[in-house]
Amino acid sequence: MITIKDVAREAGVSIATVSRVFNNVGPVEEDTERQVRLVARRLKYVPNALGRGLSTKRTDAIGLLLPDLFGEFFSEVLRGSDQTAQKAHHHLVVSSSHNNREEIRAALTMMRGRVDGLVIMSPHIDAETLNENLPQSLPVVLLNCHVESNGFDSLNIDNYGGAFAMTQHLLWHGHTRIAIIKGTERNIDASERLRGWTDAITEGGGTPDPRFQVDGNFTEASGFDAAKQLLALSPRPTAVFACNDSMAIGALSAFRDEEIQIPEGVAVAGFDDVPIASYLTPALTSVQVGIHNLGIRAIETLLHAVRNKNTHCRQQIVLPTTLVLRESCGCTSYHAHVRDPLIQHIPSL
Amino acid sequence: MITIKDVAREAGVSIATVSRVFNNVGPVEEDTERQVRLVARRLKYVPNALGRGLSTKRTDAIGLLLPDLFGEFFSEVLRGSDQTAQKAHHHLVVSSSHNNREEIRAALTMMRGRVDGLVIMSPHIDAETLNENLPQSLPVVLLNCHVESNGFDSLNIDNYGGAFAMTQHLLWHGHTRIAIIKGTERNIDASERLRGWTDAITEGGGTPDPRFQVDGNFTEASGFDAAKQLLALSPRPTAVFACNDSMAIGALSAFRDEEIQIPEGVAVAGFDDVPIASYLTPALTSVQVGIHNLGIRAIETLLHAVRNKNTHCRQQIVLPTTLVLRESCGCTSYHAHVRDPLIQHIPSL
DNA sequence: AATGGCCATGTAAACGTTTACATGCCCGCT
DNA sequence: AGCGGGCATGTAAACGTTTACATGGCCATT
Repeated sequence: MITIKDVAREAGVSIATVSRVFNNVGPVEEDTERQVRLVARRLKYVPNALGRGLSTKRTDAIGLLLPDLFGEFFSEVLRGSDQTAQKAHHHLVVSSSHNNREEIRAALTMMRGRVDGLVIMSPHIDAETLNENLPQSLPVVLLNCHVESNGFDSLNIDNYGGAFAMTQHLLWHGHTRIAIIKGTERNIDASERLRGWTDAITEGGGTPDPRFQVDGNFTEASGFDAAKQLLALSPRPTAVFACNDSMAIGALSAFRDEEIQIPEGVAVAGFDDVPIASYLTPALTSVQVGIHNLGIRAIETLLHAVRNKNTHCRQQIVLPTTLVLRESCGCTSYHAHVRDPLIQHIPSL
Repeated sequence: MITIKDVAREAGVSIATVSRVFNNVGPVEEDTERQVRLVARRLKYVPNALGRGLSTKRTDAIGLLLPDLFGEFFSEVLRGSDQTAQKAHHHLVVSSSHNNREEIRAALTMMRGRVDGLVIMSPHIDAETLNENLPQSLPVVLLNCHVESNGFDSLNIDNYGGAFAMTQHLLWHGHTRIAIIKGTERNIDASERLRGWTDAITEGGGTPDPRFQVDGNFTEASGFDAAKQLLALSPRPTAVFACNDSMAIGALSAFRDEEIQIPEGVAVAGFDDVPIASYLTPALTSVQVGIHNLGIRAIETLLHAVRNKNTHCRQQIVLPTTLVLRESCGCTSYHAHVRDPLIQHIPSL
């Protein structure tokens, strides 16, 4: 391995001078600089990130803790994050599958020292665990976490508003028996969406029927199973609101399996508006949250905190959602990519 | 920040002893160990990864270079990788969007020193660029790269065999006008799949019609556009082989848009067998490559190289593919998740 | 000509670990 | 009693940087 010492020796200067050249800091004679760069290129010298990090206490890396990596949702978050991090010349250290407090604790610990900041997306995290396992000085941005403390920057989707508006839209279509495929139990996104559905039903003069609330876990398979369960009911629901698009896709598959027309036999709506939603058959009506943008915003917020050494003013942001009305809810004569889908903005809380 | 020195001082021992305790190495009195651990817990000491890395020349991190992060393909690779890396107590440093040689060069450089090894997935990489920009000692696994050198471990999908078999299957269905939606230009996966299609057509006694070869770039949007182009032809193709599932999904959407029945009006097949393929309407026939498994294998291979300090015997592996026959090709009476899809194994080259 | 100041560069400490080697103690053997 | 050996622990160098401070040369000012 070629180190700064090799370059210094070969170029006939001290290591300090080489360092100055590579960091564009301090005064250095033009000739000297040229010579150093020449030697460095010849030796293929690359400054060692660990040595640098140890000295500067910066790693130029950002940690991203995700609960999972399944499906388009996380892949989109990641895409936005990577794009933004890269623009700021930062690396992304990704870690997923942290589904209980102990795993999260371990992950937080492992990240210590390797990253300048942390974006945490975890339905199971709480302020105590965070404070216990992270130094106060480490910038943190919480993504879709339910942490009551305002000591952290946080980014949340307007789950309640989106679910409320979507259910209201289904009511507007004339549906009276609207089922919901719930998300993972004890997940904050899931429960907020359920609350939106419940309130919309109630406000519409109906009563939320327990039999119309079936369990799911955000996967296609669970959506498939849930839809099958709903079909066994009598009377059947005339509309189904799935708490995310994956489950909606699973449900669509189940309905097709039973040769039920959509939206005639049953209307379907999802949540997230993943990129493929518009390409499905029928095109899926969904609540758009701008997932890609979520990743971008998270990293931007974190970088701001890093630059200010975590002494900045914390912000809790709730991102507004948008209804994207396509075929599956019964908003007819929509042609993919030929006309724009009907869109209805939902004001943030 | 709490360092090993703080723990040593507080526990009344030397830093060497603390280090020994935390690395389970060398002899240390039971009482001493207990005392050290107690103090460490009280002070919430976590060994600094940079210091450790500098000393041991290991980072316990693995770099993953991806061309992109769009869609389920990469998300599945990542999922498999993360899972395997985590099991081996390694971190994953992800970097994407490297679409030309210069960007790759920069990414390789940035990774230097931060990772113990590199998984590189890039259609644009060549042996020269790799050798130029990486120290010989750094383990590398090439994923779906077209590098003729056998100086690297590599994992490749049997693109040719899969495409050949799928085209043959479409021929078996009686189709004579089989179009192909090509992948990104100059992409090795894309060209190998095209070659498979071409050879199968030729071997079936037909002639590959240039008008039936339309451009695509592996995105849903390009598949949509390509399908629209195919519909403008006369006579139209009776079957379409899309070089990946995303484009197949785009094509399905375009056909639905024109109210063409699938598979009656036109049969469709994809490549990759992404998780949602089985949930689509109609369920998508595809070439299964076990994407998740690809990520697992890549990391396993890399870890093996790391453990052997890169002195191991290099392997070039071509992973066999499997035909998964569902509705979209005309293999009828398939019901999602009720029966297993028809499956046909394709021997590796 | 002596002085002061600036500029280019060098020196060395610091960052937080690991680890080869040194130290000193205790025990058992002769 | 003297000695060797093993065991627990300490000491210090090394890893590759950055950076505060020191140094020395040169130029302009008095």
